[in-house]
Amino acid sequence: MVEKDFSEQEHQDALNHLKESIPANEELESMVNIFKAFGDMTRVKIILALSKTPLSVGEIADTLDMSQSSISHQLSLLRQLNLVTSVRHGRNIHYRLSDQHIITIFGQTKDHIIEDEND
Amino acid sequence: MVEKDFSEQEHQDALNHLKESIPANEELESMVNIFKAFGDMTRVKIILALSKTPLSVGEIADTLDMSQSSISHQLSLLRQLNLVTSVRHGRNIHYRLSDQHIITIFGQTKDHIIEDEND
DNA sequence: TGAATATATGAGCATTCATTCATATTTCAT
DNA sequence: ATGAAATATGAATGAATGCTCATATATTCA
Repeated sequence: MVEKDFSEQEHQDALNHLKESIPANEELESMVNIFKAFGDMTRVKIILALSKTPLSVGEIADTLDMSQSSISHQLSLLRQLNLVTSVRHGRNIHYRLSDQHIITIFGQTKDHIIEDEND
Repeated sequence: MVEKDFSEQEHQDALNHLKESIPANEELESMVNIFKAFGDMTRVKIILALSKTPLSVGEIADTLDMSQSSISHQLSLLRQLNLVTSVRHGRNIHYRLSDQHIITIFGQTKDHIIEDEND
């Protein structure tokens, strides 16, 4: 790589400090894990459903036409990431979004896509 | 599932319209694909690097201590999702973030994590 | 034109991941 | 206490995914 092509001092400066400016894995991991959680259709739908109202596991399974087990596994993952919280009510367990922030992030991402389409 | 536990009219209403309120797969797919892209350490680092300055493939590979091939594959994916754009300059190809929006989304997600830690 | 450099690409491989199936656990009702 | 209902969990499996290796393509330079 020869790479003297930008030929601007500005770019050289940026390059010099670039490596140090990238956070270490440990620092990025929690963010990456949250995006990983958002990168699955089932989990996105669970989150969208919970954004309307708190729901029991069975209600989510019904709504999404998926097995109880599958939903439960996914909720367990979302719970580990603190994206949802759960409270037992008798035989049911009510899940809710831990933070409306999440929906904002979905919105921002939708916006990015919209921008794309106007090309 | 008996589920008369919430016992609020409000929740019943929400439940009734819930299924229709969840967008279909086709509508969610592009968002899910973008999150999938963000759900990988290498791609996140590429994006963070590009947020500082446009870079050639080789410069990215150097910065992240990864193979040219691996970076090229990932850039190809990011390009398909319109997350980055590329322009050839002689032998090099300069990649840049297609939209600063992306960094805003990263920031929002970081914020979500910060909130978590204050529990 | 031919060698060198930068990037892209396809196949192969190992790992990760989402779902299913079977079963365990918890709680309620009788 | 016992059976039924709601949820959780572990193992197994097939699909998706990220990296590597080898090689193809494009561009510059001598």
